Amino acid sequence: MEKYQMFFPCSSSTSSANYDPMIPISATNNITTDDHHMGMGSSQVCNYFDGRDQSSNGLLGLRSSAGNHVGREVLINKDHHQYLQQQYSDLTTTASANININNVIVGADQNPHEATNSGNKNKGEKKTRKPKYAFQTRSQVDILDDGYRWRKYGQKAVKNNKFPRSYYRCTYQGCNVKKQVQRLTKDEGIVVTTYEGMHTHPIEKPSDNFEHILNQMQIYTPF
DNA sequence: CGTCTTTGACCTGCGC
DNA sequence: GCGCAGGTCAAAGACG
Repeated sequence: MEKYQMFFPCSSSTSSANYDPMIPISATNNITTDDHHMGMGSSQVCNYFDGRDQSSNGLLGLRSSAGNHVGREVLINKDHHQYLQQQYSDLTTTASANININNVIVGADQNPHEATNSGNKNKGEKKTRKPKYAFQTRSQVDILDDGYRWRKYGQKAVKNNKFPRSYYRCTYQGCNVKKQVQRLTKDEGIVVTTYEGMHTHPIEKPSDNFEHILNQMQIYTPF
């Protein structure tokens, strides 16, 4: 599949002017080398900052946050909150879910450009691939209540991972957002969620505590 | 009965 | 070309 980019710069050496697109997220203290595949199969989560493609719809305000990181923590401003709430609201959950959201890695697809769509019945028709963004959250439950309604359409065993990967699609009519959920082998407490696409509708089941969770949220950089 | 999950089959891309 | 792995489809079953 594809590489994933981090939303945020991980160090001064990986600035937008001089980054290494192939640095895997496994270099962080959260994903080990054996878990390269984690939620992405052959893909890797990369942790570099791409300051280029402003037209890519996925990063919006997040990309402009390059200057906001302080030390190991990346500060999230109001726009980021809104964006996260819209797109990455997997961080919210029911009170019983027992999630540690203080350790969140966010990554995105390196190649949000054109590619053929696997499994597409319309043979020969090129389809624009939506950018993908990967999260990892520490949670005891696989399915987090993010306010959207999802329908599971597949589950696959993943190489080098004892946990299967689940595929979900947003059930809202006309909304084509997908997400993949997988638990890491090396750390069973970590759930990796990969989003593809953007919701075209408001959250269907607004979660009261989401704002509170985001306020507590820190996004760590690996260095 | 409607909605959702499960699961085997199928398709596609990629590496060798 | 072949095999492998990821991604999707769709029929069948479960559940409320």
